[in-house]
Amino acid sequence: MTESRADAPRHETAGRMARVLVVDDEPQLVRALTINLRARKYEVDAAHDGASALHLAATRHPDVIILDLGLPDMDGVEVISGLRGWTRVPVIVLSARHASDEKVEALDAGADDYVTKPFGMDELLARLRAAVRRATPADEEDVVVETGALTFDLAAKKVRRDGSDVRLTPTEWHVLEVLVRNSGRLVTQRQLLQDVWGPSYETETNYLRVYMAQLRRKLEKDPAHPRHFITESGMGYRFER
Amino acid sequence: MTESRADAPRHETAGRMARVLVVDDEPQLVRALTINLRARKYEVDAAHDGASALHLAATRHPDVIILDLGLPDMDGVEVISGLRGWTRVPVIVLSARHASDEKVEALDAGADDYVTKPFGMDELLARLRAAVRRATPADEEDVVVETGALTFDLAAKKVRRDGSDVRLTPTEWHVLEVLVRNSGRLVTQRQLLQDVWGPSYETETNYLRVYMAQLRRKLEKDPAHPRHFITESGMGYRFER
DNA sequence: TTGGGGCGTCAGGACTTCGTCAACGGACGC
DNA sequence: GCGTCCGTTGACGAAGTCCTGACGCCCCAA
Repeated sequence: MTESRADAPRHETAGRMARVLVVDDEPQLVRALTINLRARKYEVDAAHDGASALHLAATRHPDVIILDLGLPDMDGVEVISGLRGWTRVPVIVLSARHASDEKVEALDAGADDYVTKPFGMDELLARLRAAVRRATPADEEDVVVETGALTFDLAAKKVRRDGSDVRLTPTEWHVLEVLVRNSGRLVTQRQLLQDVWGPSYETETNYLRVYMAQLRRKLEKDPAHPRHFITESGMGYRFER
Repeated sequence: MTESRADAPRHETAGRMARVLVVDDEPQLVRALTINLRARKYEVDAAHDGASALHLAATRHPDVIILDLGLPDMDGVEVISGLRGWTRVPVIVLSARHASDEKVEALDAGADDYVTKPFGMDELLARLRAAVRRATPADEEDVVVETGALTFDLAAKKVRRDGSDVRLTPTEWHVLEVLVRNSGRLVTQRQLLQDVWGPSYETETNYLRVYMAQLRRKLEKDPAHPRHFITESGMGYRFER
């Protein structure tokens, strides 16, 4: 009965199933969660300490993070702060402590939800769905952006140029996506580097030069004089439709 | 101790304090919540049944709703569904029922959080802050300032003059931004130098002369007789729209 | 009238940032 | 084990930006 509605609501992001990062130092709990989540078609990554949690968050870009507060290497609130410096990904805190002030601390540090152990798997999954749903922008339809010759389908991860598909590498796509989602707005080099490569790459501006060049070569009519992928020297880049 | 951090994080939306709609049929609880919330500078509306809750949600546009599931006139989940048809306002559910399936039901109906009675006021307030914080970026402050021929979009870092984009260098932007954010007010040379170049450049007034000239050349119709970028001799500069 | 302070303008050189290319090495499939 | 694809580096000239000093104007006070 409690099981029946487990897969009822959508819990996907932009077409694919949501990716979950599970952070806990108890292997058994991680295992149980992983099995349950995979059974519901989530993609699951797991970390057993704070350091690898932050690293995985940066490299894998999960759609939601389940975070145990009792980690061996760092305080759970520190992990939250470390995440909130550069991302707003939903964080659901797990903790054995019922103490009110710990809840308050975690929530004010930027956590989105707080579940005390032992918890019901159904409830956790429901809270997970709620977190993913919240984080998914309402404009799910609005993911097709068009310019004269270019068409981006952000949901399907497809780019067409003059009617034929263009192949992009994962990183190229990621850069493109950030720019297109901020269509018309200036995106700072910092934000691009953080969004695509993670917070520790903030200064690797040559990555951007390489990938902007590749995007222009694949998408611009005259790559040397770009019309859509504009450089704002010293500040960042801008996608102009 | 648990009280001390109550007003620490911001819980405002676009400058004003957040508006909360409290929905519960127990007058005592409504009263207690109202007092606590008002003490923390929230604006509070209260409803004691589902029908008036829906009505108040529509007319008062709260930033967050605290909703008791045990209402006299309708099921709590129906209220959530009624809301979700047209708004994504965060809903925090209160309930005396600990049953897991009820939580799942409410969350899947579109609730954002679920707190069981009896609850700690600190915890509820923390969850409230989390909900407001999450929802805030939706109305990303679109700082657009317009004068006759000029349009500044501070968020997108875009300037248009007579309909066509104007390119500014990073420093030019920085100067412009300080002036425009203080639209109509005099900005002293000192403040400009400090904001743009840093505290150790307070006396380099010739920087200002150079950059004001460049801004005028790019933005004024008659740079020699500026209309918007006004010099207040001996004091500073002023942007007049 | 004269001198000086504050301001606007201009242009060149130092410096930073950008675009481009080529090469390396790991991951993956065949 | 071999080729391919992809991400990462480093190097270089080109382009863009910033600072600086010089000069002239205007206004006001001496």
